Amino acid sequence: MARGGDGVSGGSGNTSDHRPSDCGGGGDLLKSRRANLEALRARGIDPYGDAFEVTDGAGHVYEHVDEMEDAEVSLAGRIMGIRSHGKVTFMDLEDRSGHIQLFIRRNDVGEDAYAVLGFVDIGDIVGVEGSPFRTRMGEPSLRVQQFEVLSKCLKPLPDKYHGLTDVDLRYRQRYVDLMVNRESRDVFITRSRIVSAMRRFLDDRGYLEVETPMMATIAGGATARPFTTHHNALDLNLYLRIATELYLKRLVVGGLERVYEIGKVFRNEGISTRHNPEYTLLELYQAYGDYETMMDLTENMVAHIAEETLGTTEVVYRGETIDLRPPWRRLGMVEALAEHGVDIRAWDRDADARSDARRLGVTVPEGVTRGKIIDEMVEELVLPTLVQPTFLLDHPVDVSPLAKRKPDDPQFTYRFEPVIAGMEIGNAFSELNDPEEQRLRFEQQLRQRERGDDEAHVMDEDFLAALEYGMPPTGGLGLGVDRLVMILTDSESIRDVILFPLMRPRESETDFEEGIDSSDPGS
RNA sequence: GGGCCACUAGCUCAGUUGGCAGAGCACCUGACUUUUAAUCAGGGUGUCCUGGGUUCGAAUCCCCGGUGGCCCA
Repeated sequence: MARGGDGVSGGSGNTSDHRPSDCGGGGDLLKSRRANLEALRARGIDPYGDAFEVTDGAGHVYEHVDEMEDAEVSLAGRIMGIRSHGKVTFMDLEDRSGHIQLFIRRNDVGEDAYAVLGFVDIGDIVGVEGSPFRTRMGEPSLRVQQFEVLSKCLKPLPDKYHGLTDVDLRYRQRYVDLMVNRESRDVFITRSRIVSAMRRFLDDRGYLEVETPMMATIAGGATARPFTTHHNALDLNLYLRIATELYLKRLVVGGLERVYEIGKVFRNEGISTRHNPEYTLLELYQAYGDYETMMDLTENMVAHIAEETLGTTEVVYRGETIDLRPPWRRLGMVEALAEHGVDIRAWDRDADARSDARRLGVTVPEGVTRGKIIDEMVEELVLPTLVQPTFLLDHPVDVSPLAKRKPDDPQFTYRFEPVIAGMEIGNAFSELNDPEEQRLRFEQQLRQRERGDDEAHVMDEDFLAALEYGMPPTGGLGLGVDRLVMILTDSESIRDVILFPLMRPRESETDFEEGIDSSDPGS
C-alpha cells in the first residue's frame, strides 16, 4: 500500500515488468503471469498457438507405460503442477483421459528450450513429445524431447489440494470447477453417458426422437407458470414451454406412434436443491400402450441406464443404498394414505378432507379441490418415506387433467409418479384420448384458474382438434433427467448436475437495462 | 416470502475480551539433474462483501443493503 514507485522490495529480477505500481500493490499474481507471457513473446514464441497433433492420452500412457517404453507419443493438456529441480523439472500434465508426469531434463531438450520452462505457470496449456518411462520412484512419466506452450493461463488456479469449494464460485465459474475438481468433471461425464444410454435404450425400441417448439402462444401440458418472451417481427408474445406433452401427443395422432424428446423445459418458480427454472425433461409416448406399459418401461430403462453407466443397479444416495432392479414397488395413493389413518373413501364433503389434513398437520391453501388435498398429503406424509424405487399410483382426477379416468373408480386416474429417495422423478399416465372429456377437463382447469390458481392448465383448441382426429390409446411418460442424474451420481443439489444453473447475476453480468423495450428491433 | 448461518490474501481457512491483519497452498528471489502436497533459504501480495453507526480505537459490537447456503412456506 504505502510503498512507493519502486515496486521492488528485494531486487526482484522480474523480466520485463517495470510498470510504476498501478492502483495499490494487489496484482502481483497476475503481473508475474503477464510478465511470463511477454517473455515468451520476446523469444518469438506465440503464447496462443495453433493446432497441435495429439497422438495419445495422458491417462492412457499412464496406464500402459510399461508396454510403451521408448515409444514416441505427443500429448497436450493443462499443467497442474510444477516441481523444478534446477536442471530437471517435473510437471503434471492433465487432459481428458487423465494425467501423467512430465520429466524434462535440460540435457534432453537443450538449454534454450529449458529456459522457456521458467515462463511456464500452473494452468498453462502445453503440447509435448517424448517417450514413456518410469522414474526411480516408479512414477509413470514422459521423458520430454519437445515442449511447446499452446496457451497461456493468466489467472492463478485454486488451491491444488482443497480445490474450489465455494459453491457460488463453482456454479458461476464452472470452467474453474471442472478444471480443478475431478468429482465435478466426473458428474458431468456420467450425466452425458446417462443421456446417451437413455437415447440408445429408446432408439433400440423403435422410438423416434423429435423436437417440438420451445416457444409457443400456449404453454400447456403441465401445472406450472411459464416464462414469457417476444418475437419482434411478428410482434408476438410467446411463452417458453413448460412441457412437451401436447405436441408429442399430436405426433402420435399423426401416426409417429412412438416418439420421445429430451429437452429443456422452463418453469417460472422458485429455486431449490431440487428445482432449477430450466431443466431437462424426457417425455415419451407409445401408441397402444398404457400406464402399465410405462411402468415396465420406466423401471427397465432406469435399471438399464444404471447398469450401462455405473455397472450396477445398486446405488448409494446420501448414505442409503438404493436398488433399482425391477420390479419396483407399486403403491396406490389411497392405500398409502390409509397407512396414515386417512380414509379417503369416507370423505363426504371437502370439509372432511380439510379436517383430516389439519389433523395430520398438512397445510392446504383455501379453495383447493379435494384431489389437491390428497396430493399435498401424499407429498408431505408419504413421499419422504419412499426411499426405494416406488410407483405412486392412481392420482385424483382433478389434479390429472390429461390422464385417463379409471372406469371402475372415476375419481382417480391411470397415473403414476416414480419416486426414488423421496424425490418424484417423473410423471406418467394412460393418456386421455377422448376429446369431449378432454374439453371438460380443460374447462375445469379454467375454473381453477379463475379461482386464482395461475398454475392451472389452459385450453388448447388445436390439441382438442388433434384428439378429434383420433389418438390411439397411448401410454406416456415424463422423466426428470436432472433428478435421475442426481440419484445416479449421489448429488445433493440439482445445481451439482446442471453445468450452468441459474444464478442471480452479479453487477456487470446482465445485458438488460432498466425499462428495456423488448420490441426494440435492435440491430 | 420467513428463520438461521456464511462472506478475511489467487484458493482453503484461523483471528481470543474491541487493541499493529494471520497460516498452509499458490506466488516472487536464490539453490538443486529422478521429484511428486519435492526440499532448503528469504519475501506477505489484503476494499476483512458494501454503506452507515457506537467507540480513543471495529475483521470483531449495532443497523441498512448485497451474494450464497440450509431449513420452512
